[in-house]
Amino acid sequence: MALAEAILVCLTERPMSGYDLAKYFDASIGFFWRSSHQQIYRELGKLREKGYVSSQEVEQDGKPNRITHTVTPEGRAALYEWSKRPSRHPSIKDEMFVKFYALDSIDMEAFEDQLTNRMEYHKTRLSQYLRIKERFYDGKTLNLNQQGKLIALEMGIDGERQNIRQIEDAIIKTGGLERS
Amino acid sequence: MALAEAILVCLTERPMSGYDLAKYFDASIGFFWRSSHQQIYRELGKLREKGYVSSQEVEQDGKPNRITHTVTPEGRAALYEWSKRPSRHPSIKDEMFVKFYALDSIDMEAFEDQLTNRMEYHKTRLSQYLRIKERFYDGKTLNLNQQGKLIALEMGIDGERQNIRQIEDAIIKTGGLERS
DNA sequence: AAACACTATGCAACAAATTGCATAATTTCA
DNA sequence: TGAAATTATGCAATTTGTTGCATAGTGTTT
Repeated sequence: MALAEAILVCLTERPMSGYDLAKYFDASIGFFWRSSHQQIYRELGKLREKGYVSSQEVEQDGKPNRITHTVTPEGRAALYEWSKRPSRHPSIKDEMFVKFYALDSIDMEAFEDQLTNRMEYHKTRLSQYLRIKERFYDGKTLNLNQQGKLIALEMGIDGERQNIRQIEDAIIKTGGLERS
Repeated sequence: MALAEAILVCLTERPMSGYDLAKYFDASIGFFWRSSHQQIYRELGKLREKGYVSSQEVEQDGKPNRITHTVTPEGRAALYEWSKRPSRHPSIKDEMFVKFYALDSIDMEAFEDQLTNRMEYHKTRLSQYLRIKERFYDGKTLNLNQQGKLIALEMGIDGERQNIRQIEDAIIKTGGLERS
């Protein structure tokens, strides 16, 4: 259950509201641990119950009030304990590969469209990563935290480049099969 | 919900029992869609209810009876319809990356052990894939179905090689940070 | 002879994730 | 001026995934 920890990691950086967290997930840590706002709000409730975060309501004029959440010392301790426990291997679930396992039972034309779509997705990802790298990391002096994030980001960049190459390849191979 | 479809894909190849499926998942399609035997048995029940598979009890001497499952024409049709619907992008959940996001809040020594462990995991995967390729695909004449699987397998091989390189790299970079 | 691994199936409880909905105000675009 | 997007929060229902357990016979190892 690393959603709780992913949230704690974000809040270690600065206190945030559920809404902030949801956006931060969409643009940053969520590249490696996807989560919806509903899940985040629910998890925040659990973290508050456990005493790992404390919540403060902030009055706002006009907009609805926001509730910001701060990591408590107990939360920090829990995060440190979690960091010592072995990381689970990532769970892999990819429909696309399942379809590769059944080329003789599927609609190949439709599948090739899906491959193209998947390549677009990886290209979008890659350019997001590159933009983030350029904006926040290139030519800057980085502290330990930032260096860690940069390592993750560079792995992401590398990974996406490979994904793009792989799918290009797969499209060519798959196209060849149809005509045989 | 591609577990149902992953099961149908397997059963398209040949009728299998839940136990067979669980083993097949562990050694083959599960590389891209992991699932436990409990989940498989539950899903088989649902597929039977929907009429996508039919089940036959087979008497065995000594061993407990096995129940083999066969895809029905409705099941095949459902699989074909599913293949036309867009594939979801893979859901990414990787604790390791979350830890990279918090290098200043974690136990770095423990984390480096985890990285080493992760590299072993990818090396094991790679050698599994290579063994499968050698045994079932190299130097063989392949039909469409097998060619699809080979494409998936080769993507897996490529991916694991990259993973190994990436983590090697990350270990070096992370080690460097500690001493600064 | 006892312990363990393998074949074979599945329930029950729980945790996590997804989907759909709901509210309510403000800003921005057409 | 009306519609749509954004900010902000969250409940409820359902599905999916995990963990622990239970049963029961056979074969293999110590």
